[in-house]
Amino acid sequence: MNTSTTQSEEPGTAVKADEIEFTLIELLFFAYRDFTSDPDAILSQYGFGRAHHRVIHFVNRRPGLRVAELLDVLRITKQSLARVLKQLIDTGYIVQVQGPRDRRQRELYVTKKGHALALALALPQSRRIRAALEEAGVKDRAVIERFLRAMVNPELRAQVDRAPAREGARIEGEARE
Amino acid sequence: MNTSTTQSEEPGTAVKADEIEFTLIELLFFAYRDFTSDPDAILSQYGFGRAHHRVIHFVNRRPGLRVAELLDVLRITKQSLARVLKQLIDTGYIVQVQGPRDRRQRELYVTKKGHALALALALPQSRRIRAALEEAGVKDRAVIERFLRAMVNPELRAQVDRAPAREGARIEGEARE
DNA sequence: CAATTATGTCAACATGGCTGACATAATTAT
DNA sequence: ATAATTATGTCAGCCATGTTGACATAATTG
Repeated sequence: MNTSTTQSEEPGTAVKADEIEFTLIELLFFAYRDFTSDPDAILSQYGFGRAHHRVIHFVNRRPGLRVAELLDVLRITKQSLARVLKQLIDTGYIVQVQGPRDRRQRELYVTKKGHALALALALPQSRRIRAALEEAGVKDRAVIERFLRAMVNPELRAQVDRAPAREGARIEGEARE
Repeated sequence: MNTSTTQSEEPGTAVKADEIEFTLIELLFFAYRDFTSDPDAILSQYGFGRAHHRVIHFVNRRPGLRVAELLDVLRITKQSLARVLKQLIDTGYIVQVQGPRDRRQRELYVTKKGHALALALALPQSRRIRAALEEAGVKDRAVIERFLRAMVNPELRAQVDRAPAREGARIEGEARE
């Protein structure tokens, strides 16, 4: 543990407050707080919460995602996931398909309805990001992307990179199973 | 509500998936997920959670912050705050001082112990940010700051700007009251 | 003196995390 | 072939942290 210090006492030994990136720490907090507030308002109209948002987002973005992979991405337990996933399946936003190679696996897909919800939730977030890029006069958006990617634990960056190049497959409510 | 569409159907009317900033949306999710994981590990050793972290962070950064202001920043109810704030006061990380002008108000200060904890929690986050800036080759860190600030709701940006220029006052466990 | 304000507190409830235990079906290893 | 492992599901209960509503107190303001 770190025995911290202020300017006046035990100089040199420990963390000094002015060496800490407080500004960026707080900016991340505030930016994320408001970034998540947009979809929250929409979700409550559906009787869903933030947990549903995360699930439907990643299933939409990574069609055919398996349950174990989703757990890795969300960093929650299967029992936590089960609750919200069941609701999303029961209400027709997500469907499960038996894995073609390994029939124990369940591939997850959004339905048309689920796709529409995922887009509706992403839209205000997307608008906020665009407006911020413009307002901040970001000429090279790649800088932002590189910075945020570098904030992710190196061993978990494969998850970031696994996103589809284009919009992936989607299963209609009626199709397959 | 937004009737969303894919490439093939009802063109022009609605949101197209490839117009959405999915990459940055996900990067924000992943970056924030790992950004908060560092302090979480430390907090659990103290029997505290993320809610305690937020309180002790803002009280450390804005010495003399009043309860109502803290509620505005955290966007939670006073009943939610009361639980964690009481614990932090009872365990000697935060003290309350009666407002000098208005004696109904309670100014919040970290104790020496609270200051040390706030720094210990901020340290890994600060390291992560520095490493990310370097790894991403960010030459002008102001770009990142401007972007994140622009992500905050305009009417709430005063909260962002209210941070102290230097390290603010702190009250020792014994002093005042 | 009345109304308003800042704060605290009690009670009840919801969401979304967690652990532990156990069940099933399918795959893989011996 | 059978045993072990794996992917998933499910039951039950607990915890942290958010919510609403109601009410209390003290201090300030009109």
